Amino acid sequence: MARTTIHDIAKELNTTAATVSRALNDHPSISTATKEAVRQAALRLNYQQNRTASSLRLGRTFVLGVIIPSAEISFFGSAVHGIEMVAKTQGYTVLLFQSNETQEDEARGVQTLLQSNVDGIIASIAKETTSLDHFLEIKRRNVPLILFDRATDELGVPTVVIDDYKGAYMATEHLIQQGYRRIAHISGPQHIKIFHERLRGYVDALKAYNFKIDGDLIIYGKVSIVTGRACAQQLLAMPNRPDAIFAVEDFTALGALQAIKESPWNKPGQIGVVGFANEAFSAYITPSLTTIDQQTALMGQEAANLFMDMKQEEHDPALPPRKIVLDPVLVIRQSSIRRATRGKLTKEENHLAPDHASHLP
Amino acid sequence: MARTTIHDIAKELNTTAATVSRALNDHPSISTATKEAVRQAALRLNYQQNRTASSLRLGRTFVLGVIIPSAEISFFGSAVHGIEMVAKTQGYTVLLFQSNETQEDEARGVQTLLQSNVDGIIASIAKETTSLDHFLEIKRRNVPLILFDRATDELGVPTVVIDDYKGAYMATEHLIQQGYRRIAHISGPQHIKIFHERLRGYVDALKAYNFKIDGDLIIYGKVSIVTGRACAQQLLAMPNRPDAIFAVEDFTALGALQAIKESPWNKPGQIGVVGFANEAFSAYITPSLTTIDQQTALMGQEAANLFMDMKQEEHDPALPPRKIVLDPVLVIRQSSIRRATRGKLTKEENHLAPDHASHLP
DNA sequence: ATGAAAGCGCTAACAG
DNA sequence: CTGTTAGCGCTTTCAT
Repeated sequence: MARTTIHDIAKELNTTAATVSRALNDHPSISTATKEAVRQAALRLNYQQNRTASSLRLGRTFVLGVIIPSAEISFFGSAVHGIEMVAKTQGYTVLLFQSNETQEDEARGVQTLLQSNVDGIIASIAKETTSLDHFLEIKRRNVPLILFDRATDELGVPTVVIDDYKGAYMATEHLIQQGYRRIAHISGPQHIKIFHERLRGYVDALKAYNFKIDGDLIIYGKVSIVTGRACAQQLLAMPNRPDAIFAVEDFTALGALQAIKESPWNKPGQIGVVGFANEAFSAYITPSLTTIDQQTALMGQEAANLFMDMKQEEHDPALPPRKIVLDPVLVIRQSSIRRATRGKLTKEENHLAPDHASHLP
Repeated sequence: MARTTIHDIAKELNTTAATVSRALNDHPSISTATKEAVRQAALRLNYQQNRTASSLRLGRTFVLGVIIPSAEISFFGSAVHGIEMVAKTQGYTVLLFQSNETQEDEARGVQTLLQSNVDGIIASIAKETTSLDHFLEIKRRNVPLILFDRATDELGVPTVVIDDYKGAYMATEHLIQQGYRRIAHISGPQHIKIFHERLRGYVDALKAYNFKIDGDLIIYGKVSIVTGRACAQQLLAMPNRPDAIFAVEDFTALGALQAIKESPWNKPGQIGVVGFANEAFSAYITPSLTTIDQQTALMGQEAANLFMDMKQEEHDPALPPRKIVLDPVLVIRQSSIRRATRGKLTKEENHLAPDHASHLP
């Protein structure tokens, strides 16, 4: 009934627990004969190591704590998948926590993970989090902390993010090259860095192609289907309506697409839309959504790798923490394809564009 | 630098570790005064319980292991969410494992969870799993095991599933009541129980409305977008083509919708489609997908509740294990709405239907 | 190459 | 009400 321990094996072989332990851990100073005998007995008695006991003794658990806002966002699902892939190869287990986008749950998650003696924590910050105290506690306890995607430099910990600026630039440039001339942007709260960066990318892409920046074409939503739809409706009601929308992320883009479909300008290729995130649904909707892929699984892998590195080298605390920036990938689908394309446009050719833009259909 | 222990607190207060331990655990035979003093000191010294040590001593970890095929399927994401909700209220933590739909990873997951001394395991069986030996090991170790959704009765453990038969019946009945007369079914591998049950529900609904069962209208796919599309193409190529398709789950339905859109019968309401699962994307595609909701979060909650129950009452092993069957919910969206509806049909009125069915547009 | 013994931090008899 | 003591299962000096 009771689970077999190394003592049971020792008794079986007329030896001691110490020898059994060493044998199982492949200690060099144990004869191959005994090692084999121990392994046999372990198998026969169906021995399974008690990790709790081992952890207590070793002071490490081989558990990696992960805190994500929500497992229902496929983005985080695949990031976790990436983390697990790396963790597995190094003998680590992943303990998952969902913050439900609240600071309260996030702080509780940190506490539980610390109590569980996880060897490290990989986290993506909740939307509603304003204070970073709970994360500081992790640092103070000398537990490795890595942030991914929703990261901040304030904590001075390693991070892995994608280049949001570049992704937004690529998205906007793609719309320009498709021939769209009045490109709007539905952004999100500017205190969240990734949204601010995406706005910058949008602006700079327009500038690079000599478009005038029109403040009316930039509106701020709360990053959801509903606000995406509302913002798009507002844009479409303008006298000088845009002919394309770059949305700050896919759910917002989805709402915008819905608004467009319900509008008079609902013919394919009439109003281009690009999102950001490559959420699972984006390939399935109609029209399928052009978007920026964030390399989520890779992001998870890199985060896990950063952790493994931290375990290795005692990183000099004076040095700045490592920061991995992944390249975004433009995924072109139907929503941004212009039917009658004007041909590719180079930056130099577009001196006239801003003027034309105002009397588009 | 080193983490504070109860001994540190004891020294601080000139008492012993035992007293501190009792105070922190709110033991009745400790004076309120000392309890307060201990709490103060704990706070001041920033004490955090070492769960590893506690677990070793208590023989329990307050960790609940969860094995799911993939976190990227939103269904499992929200089931885990449901589990966490309940776990949290009882002081449990969730350790998550993904089997990636393979038996190998599933078995490794079981082993790791057992080594981690989880207090119980909640699992949903991988598609590719054929042998149940690894699950038997859990039982043999007297660790509570609960299966959800992808469950089996063979193991004699508590399960929580939805009524697949009923869900399929509801889906088919809905199509009948919309006025569709030749309703096809794209099924999945019949050795997986849920798929078999859904086929039964489809057949019985047709029978109940006096439809003839046409074997040509039942085809078997591998449950994916690609096979859904292929199966639908095959159905649409038949001389006696169906006017509606009930797909075994949402991804298959999605493929079928794609095939329909590319076919000559792509006008809204021409060919009805119903899926199964209420995957996140089903609300966003065009047409939005009518489907059967599986109450995923509730399923997770019930599974967690079953675990809590098992911890409580020593369930008599002679008694059959508890089995919770949730009611499916029909979610009506665009894909199944018939434009020119023939009015509702009752079972009694349909004596002629089978004959009519053969010369539908 | 193996054994003896101590201890990781916590909790629970038992004793007072 | 509090202190003493022992031990959960494992690993690791230190001996031999």
